[in-house]
Amino acid sequence: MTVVGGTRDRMVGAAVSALQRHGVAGMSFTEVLRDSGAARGAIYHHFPGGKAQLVAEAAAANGADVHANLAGLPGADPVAVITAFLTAVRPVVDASTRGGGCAVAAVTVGGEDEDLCAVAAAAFGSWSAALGQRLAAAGVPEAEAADLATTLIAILEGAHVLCRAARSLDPFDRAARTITALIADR
Amino acid sequence: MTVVGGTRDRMVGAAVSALQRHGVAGMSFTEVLRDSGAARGAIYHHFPGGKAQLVAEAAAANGADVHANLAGLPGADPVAVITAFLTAVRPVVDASTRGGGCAVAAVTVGGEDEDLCAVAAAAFGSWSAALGQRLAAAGVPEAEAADLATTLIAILEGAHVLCRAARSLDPFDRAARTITALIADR
DNA sequence: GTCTATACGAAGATAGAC
DNA sequence: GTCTATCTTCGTATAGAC
Repeated sequence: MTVVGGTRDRMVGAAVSALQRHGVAGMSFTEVLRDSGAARGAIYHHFPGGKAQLVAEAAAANGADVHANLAGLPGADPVAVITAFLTAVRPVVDASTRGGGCAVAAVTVGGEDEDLCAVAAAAFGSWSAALGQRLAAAGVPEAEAADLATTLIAILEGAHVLCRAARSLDPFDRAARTITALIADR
Repeated sequence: MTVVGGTRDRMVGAAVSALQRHGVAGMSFTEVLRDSGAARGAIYHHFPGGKAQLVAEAAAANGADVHANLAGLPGADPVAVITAFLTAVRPVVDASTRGGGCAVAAVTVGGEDEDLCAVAAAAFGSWSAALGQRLAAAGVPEAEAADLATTLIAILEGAHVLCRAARSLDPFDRAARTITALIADR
């Protein structure tokens, strides 16, 4: 997420933050405007499609950020890749213990907007693909790598939910220990 | 969820359904009233605490339902318990592919309401405990059983998110295959 | 106990001045 | 291009008749 940038970029960044904390329905323009310092009329100037467009762009931007991080994951063997993955996402899940969450997951709720689900599906798919590629490069058979990558992304998203409820990283750490041990003992 | 019952029970049931599809902020009394057939004034008659109380009761009721199902899971060995778990939750996740979702997970978003997170945390904790007990009874060491149960609940919640985005059970089936194989090969 | 009617505020969306 | 002011709609919440 760009820390500097024009009004438009700041609005997208503020939308990502609002999505993580309050979801689509709970995100208000008032909040985005306040956090980005933009004026009310700027919304429909930069996003003619209104809330749906802003939300879709925010989810896509957040998805691309995470994808970039996953694609650059180090690790010469499967356990090393998984450990690197877990280490990379732990701080993100930690934000969920303080009311954060996954912005991409947030846009899947609501259900009436099919386009938003497509944006989220594309993001999740790109994450799985990137992680699967890293696992395959570390020696996991192609078919297994894809399934394992999807499983790890599911654990990540589930940990967001559980840790936000528990206000603790304990569920994440339990899942991390378990999956690491299972792969190591394979 | 009771299919018959008084006005109050029907309202709670309608709230669970609304929570699954639209989340807390997206759930409106208008929708709950329509689906339950209740009158507008019935809300504050039965739920003096307003929306917060109705939502909390709906999440708790849904949590108790799921807990009852998990506590009765069959299986003489670890793989059998996990298979029974996955078979039991598959139809629930299938509802997510058509816009559903987990009502308990839904109440964790928003963040400002600490009580709602506590309700969700209690529900998730009871699910993990019930599943962990079944795994322990099937021969998994106590400490491992608790971690594995939490991991399975995380996978369940993550699968809800991924399958709702993808409009497909494919992510769930991949994760189910993976975790089953990892436990079987242990 | 159940229902109708309504108050009050906040949301998204728009128009038009500068 | 940017900002101010405003419109309309829908939300929660309440009052009070039956």
